[in-house]
Amino acid sequence: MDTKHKILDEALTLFSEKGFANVFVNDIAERVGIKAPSLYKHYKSKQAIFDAIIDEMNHRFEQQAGALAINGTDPAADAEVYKNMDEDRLVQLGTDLFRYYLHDSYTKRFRKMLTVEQFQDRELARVYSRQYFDMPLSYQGMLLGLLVSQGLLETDNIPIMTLHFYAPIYMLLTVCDRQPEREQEALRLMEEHIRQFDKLYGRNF
Amino acid sequence: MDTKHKILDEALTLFSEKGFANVFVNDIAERVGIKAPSLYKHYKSKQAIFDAIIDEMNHRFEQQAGALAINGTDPAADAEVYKNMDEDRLVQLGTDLFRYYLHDSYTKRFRKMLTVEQFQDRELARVYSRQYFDMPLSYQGMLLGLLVSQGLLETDNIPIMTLHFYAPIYMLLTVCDRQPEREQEALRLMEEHIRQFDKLYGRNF
DNA sequence: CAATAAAGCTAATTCGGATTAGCCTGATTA
DNA sequence: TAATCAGGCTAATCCGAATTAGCTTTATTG
Repeated sequence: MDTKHKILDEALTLFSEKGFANVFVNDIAERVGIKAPSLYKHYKSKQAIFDAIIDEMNHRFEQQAGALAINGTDPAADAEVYKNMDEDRLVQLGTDLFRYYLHDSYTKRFRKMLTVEQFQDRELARVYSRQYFDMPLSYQGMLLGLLVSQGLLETDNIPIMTLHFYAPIYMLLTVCDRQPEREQEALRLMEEHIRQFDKLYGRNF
Repeated sequence: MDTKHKILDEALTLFSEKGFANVFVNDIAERVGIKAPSLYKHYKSKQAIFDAIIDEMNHRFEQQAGALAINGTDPAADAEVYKNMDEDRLVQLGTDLFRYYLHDSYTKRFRKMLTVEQFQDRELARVYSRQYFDMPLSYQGMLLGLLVSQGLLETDNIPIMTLHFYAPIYMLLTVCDRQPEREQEALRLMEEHIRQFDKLYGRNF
């Protein structure tokens, strides 16, 4: 009965590495430890497996709508954490965020699979943009907005400030997805990015 | 004799839309206006077509090593153009860059194809990173560096300043690749981004 | 002009991979 | 306990897509 879930898990791994079309039902079965025809006791087709993954992905996304930030559910509560924000804490926040995105197994596989399949289908494109563009900007915008209202940052354009915070993180993430060996380099740049961000937007009392 | 080239062209279009594995030799032939078996007079396999595209891509990349900026070949000459830089010109530079990337037919199709195939192969990953991360940062770094030395911008960390300039552009580009209907929105954000960039780094005499 | 090459076509051929058929076992349940 | 069901297996089947064979025609060229 756990087989059903294991199929999704192994399929996700394979799809994220090779893309849907390059994965054979056989590969999935092998990883699960059963024979290919047995898969059909659980899902009626390879496509159905893919669809089930997307459904589950959407489901998870709805829940932790803000896993994009450290604690997704309640920006006000998160802001609490940043009461005494300073540059080092901001760096910590950014690198934590980055590491979470980069290493969390589900997050990582979902993202890579969507990267590869995004042009197949309008809907997948929408999911990708929502997850890796709109939601992070929206949620991080709230957080940074709180820091502004607390007088820790200063700007007259919070959305663009948020873009300045997030876009480098996003870009470095895509680099690491494609070349994991560059993670150290990316982390260094991350830190420099945030320190500079703080210099640019921070009130620097 | 132009058929050989047309094959690459049509194949690139298809690969960028659907990915290598989802394109049938038949589709390519149809677009070229010949029958599938005739393709084999020009390339010995579907894979060989793909490889030829990558070769050509690399070739083009070497040439216009700096198509990433407005005029790739000579940053010093480019800098000439920006002698009397002001915010509006910087916006113009950025949006031109953005539009070029976004609409140039080859650039766009290469980029989308690489996006989709980047995880297939270490080499493709390297090509992608070089083309859309390292080279733009390097080249734009030179340009922005010139503006710094001319006293138009100010920073003690040019590479990070360059990251701040380019990362939002890159991210907005990926949004438009996946959802072309968001181009207007992206252009608005682009402009705001650059104006804010100029406020942050500009000397604002 | 004859020979050759280039480039197209139709008709196989091949082959791999998704799916189906049909059987078996062990648990559940009426 | 007999019937049903869940979930696995082996052995087909099916089918589509890449590639090959082999023919034809139209340049090229010695």
